[in-house]
Amino acid sequence: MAVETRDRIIEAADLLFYQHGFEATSFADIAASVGISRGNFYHHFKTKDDILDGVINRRLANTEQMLDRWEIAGSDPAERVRSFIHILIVNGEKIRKFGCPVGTLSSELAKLNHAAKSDATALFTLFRSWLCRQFERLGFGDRSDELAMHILGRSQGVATLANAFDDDRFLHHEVDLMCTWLDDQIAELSTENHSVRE
Amino acid sequence: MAVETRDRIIEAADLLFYQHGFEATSFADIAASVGISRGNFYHHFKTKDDILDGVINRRLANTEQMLDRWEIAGSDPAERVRSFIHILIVNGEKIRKFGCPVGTLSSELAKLNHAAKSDATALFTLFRSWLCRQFERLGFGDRSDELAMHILGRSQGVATLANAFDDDRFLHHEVDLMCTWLDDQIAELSTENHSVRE
DNA sequence: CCAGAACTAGGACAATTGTCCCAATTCAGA
DNA sequence: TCTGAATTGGGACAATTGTCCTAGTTCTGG
Repeated sequence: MAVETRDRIIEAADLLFYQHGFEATSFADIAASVGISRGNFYHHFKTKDDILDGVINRRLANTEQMLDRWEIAGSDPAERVRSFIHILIVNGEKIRKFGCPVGTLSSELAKLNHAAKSDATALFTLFRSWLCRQFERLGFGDRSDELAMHILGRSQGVATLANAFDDDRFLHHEVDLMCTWLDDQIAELSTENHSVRE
Repeated sequence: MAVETRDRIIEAADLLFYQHGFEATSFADIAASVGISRGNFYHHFKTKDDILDGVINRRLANTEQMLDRWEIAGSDPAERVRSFIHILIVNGEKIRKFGCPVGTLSSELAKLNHAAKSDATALFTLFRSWLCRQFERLGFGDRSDELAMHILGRSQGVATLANAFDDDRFLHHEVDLMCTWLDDQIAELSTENHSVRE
C-alpha cells in the first residue's frame, strides 16, 4: 500500500537525517535504506525538501504524542518536568553519538538558510510551551516561560557536550544538577509564597 | 606570496564553514570568496579535509591566543570566567545567526563521522582546561573540571536556543544567570572553607 | 473482468561535487 | 640575466547530486 511505503521512507529519512544530517543524506542513501529504487521517490516526494517536511511533521506528531502521554500520566507537574530532563538519560546512547535530534537539525537548517528552519524551531516550541505549562501549574506565573527556556537550554548544552566528549558521566551528573535546580526553584517559590502571606 | 594566499583561503573557509557548515561549503564557494581559481586550490590544499585541518588549527591558535590574553590581563580568575561567559554577548549577533562555531562544527563532524572530529573536540578541550584552571585558582580543587564542563554546557545550550529562536533577550538573561551562578559558587565555597577552619 | 489509478524500477538529465593535470606566469637565487 | 622552483588560471575528469520521464506492474472499484 502507498501509505506504508511513504511512511517507511519518512522513517528511514528521519533516522538518516538524525545520524548523518540533512545535507549529507542523499536520495540514494534513503532509497538504499528503504530498499526501493531511487526513481520511485518522485512518486511520493517531489523534492528533497518534501521529505524534510515529512520528517519534521513526523517528529512533531511523535513529540506531541509523547508529551500528551506524560501529561495524562497523572503525576504532578514537577514529575513531568523530571520526565523531560530524563530524556537525556533514556536516549543517552544516541545523544552521545549524534547529539540532540531537535538541536542539531535546527542548527543545520539555520546554516543552510533552509525554508523549513521555522518548522524545526516549532519542534523546540512544542517542548517550550509544554514545559511552560508545567511551570505555570506549579505556580511560577510569568516566570514560567523563562524557566522553560532555561531548562531547555540546559539540556541542549548537555547534549552538545555529551556528544562532543562522548561522556556518559557528565551527562548523568548534569541531569542530577538539573533535577536539583528544579527542586530548589520549587522550594524557593514556596518560601516566597509564605512570606507574601505573612 | 604563498603564505598570504594560503591564509586568505583558510580565513575565507573558516567564515564559510561557520556560516554554512563544512559539508555545504564547496571548493567553488571558497574559491569565489577568495577570488582565485578553483584549480589553484590544489597547490595549497590537496583535499577538502586539508582545508578543514587548516581551519581548525587556525581556530585553535586564535582561541589559545584569546585565552592567553585573558590570562595575563591581570584580573582575578572569577573575572576571567566572566569574560568567557560574555563571549555570548560579544558575539551575540553571529551566534543568533549561526550558533556557536565550536559546538556546531563539532556536531556536524560527529554526524559526518569525520576524521577531524577529535580535532574539533580539541577546541572544546581548550576552553575546558582553561576554565578548569581558573576554578582551580579559585580554590575549587577536584570540582574544577566539573564546574568548567557545567559552564561550557550552559553556554552551548544558550547558543543553540538563541540561534533557534533568534532571541537576544533570552541570551542576555541566561548570561546574567550564569554570572549569578558563578557568584553563588564562590560564595558557597568561602562559607565551606570557614566551617572547615572552625 | 476490465479500465484507470496507484505504484514501481530503471535510467536519463543537467548541474555540481572533489580531485587532478597542464600550460602560463611570477619569483628567488646564483 | 638565466634557471628552476613556486604559484596561478583554466579547464578535464569521473562520480554524485537532485530532479524528472517513461514504460511496465499492481491494485481497486464498478
